Amino acid sequence: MSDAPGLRERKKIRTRNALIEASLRLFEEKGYDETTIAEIAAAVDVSPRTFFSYFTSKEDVVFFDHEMRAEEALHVIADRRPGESAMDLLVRAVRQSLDRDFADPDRSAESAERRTHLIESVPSLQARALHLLFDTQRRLARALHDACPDELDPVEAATAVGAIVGAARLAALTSRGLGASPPEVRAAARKAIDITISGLGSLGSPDDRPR
Amino acid sequence: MSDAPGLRERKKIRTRNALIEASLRLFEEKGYDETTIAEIAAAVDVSPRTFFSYFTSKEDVVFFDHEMRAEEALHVIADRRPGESAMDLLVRAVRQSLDRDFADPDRSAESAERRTHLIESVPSLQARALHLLFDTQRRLARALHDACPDELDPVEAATAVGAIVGAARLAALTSRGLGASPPEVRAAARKAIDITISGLGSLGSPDDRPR
DNA sequence: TATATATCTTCACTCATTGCAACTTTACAT
DNA sequence: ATGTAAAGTTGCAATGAGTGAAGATATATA
Repeated sequence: MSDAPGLRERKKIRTRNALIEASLRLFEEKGYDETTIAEIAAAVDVSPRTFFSYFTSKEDVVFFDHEMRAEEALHVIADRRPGESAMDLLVRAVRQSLDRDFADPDRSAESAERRTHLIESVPSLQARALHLLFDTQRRLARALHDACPDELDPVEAATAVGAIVGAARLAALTSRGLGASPPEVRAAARKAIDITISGLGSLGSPDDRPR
Repeated sequence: MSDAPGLRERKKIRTRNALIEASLRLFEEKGYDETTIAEIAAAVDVSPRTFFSYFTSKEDVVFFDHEMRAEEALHVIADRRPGESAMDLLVRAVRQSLDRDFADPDRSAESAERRTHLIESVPSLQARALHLLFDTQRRLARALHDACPDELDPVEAATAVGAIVGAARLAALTSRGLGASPPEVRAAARKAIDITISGLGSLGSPDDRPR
């Protein structure tokens, strides 16, 4: 699992990281649209053409860790705990992913914030983010059905994933838009998940009218 | 609200419609990526530059009716019926929008199918569709909160909209992906809405295991 | 009809993205 | 160590989306 990375591999990783860092730095310094691929390449001292052998598009650099994150969530689903219900499993997977968002082991909380802001403020990045998340939802739904074939048919699995992720996403975004702090945003997302599990019908009812 | 359209207005509408029809026709005949703005413009006999005074991007033509559809849904929310609960209102709005999808008064069912397929098969169109839908969800959530300020706070409204729309969308897509007919897809979306209202917790339980 | 105004067109330009062929570097077997 | 294959880079040329600005045209209006 880790014999000899090899010079070629190491160089590739270094270049990739350099491209990511230069891109994100430039996007923040001068703005996404104002930054050209040529500038990014120049900052890393590679040819513009090379950029496209690492990333398929300018947008993609921003989501460099997406595939890894998606796979983590899929692994949670695949490693269903004995006796765990499909919904508990799904909630565990989404919660873990959410926790990552708010406490990324690699990057600082500030850089995560900045990246979120970047994505939210650039339409094409927002569209790309939604597209990636959408694809992930499909994969999650399939994985969930595969993990619990006797509990959920494919469409039910899709319903569950769509509802949970959809609720958490819009709740988080709205919360953030209202000026909430990261921990508050996270709490809003968690609450959204809980509400969705227990049923939206419970909303507007007696319970939570504290605010 | 309808005194004299005026020649200028009529011409504009005609040009717009011609651009839409030519675009959709060409996209299907030769494929989206293979069709250029120049070709579309030539087919309608306007300058390529003019295309961009009607649509902000090549993708946008495909969603020519989106804003209208979004406003219809928002109107439903704004016209809350006396005594209607927030959730009933939301469900009514989403159901109506869904019905439009499967029985568009203007276009034929086949052309609707073809457009759906076009969007699903072209990544950039899919991303655009998701982005538009996302924006609509935000507007719906705000409208819902405005319509029922005593029943839902903004984040709860977002949770509800995100869950319902998210569930319906992924369920419909999955159903369609499984080869379901349009009526079946519609049924899947409706069921997803019902499940989400009553709570995902009810999934995988005793009830619906007919398939 | 004359004038103001909304549209359309032309032209020039930037930039993302891609295909291709030549070139350089790393890996590897002898 | 040396030669060759494989992988990765680069330069070059093109395509096509999207934009800004100035001038030409058509429509509306007094």
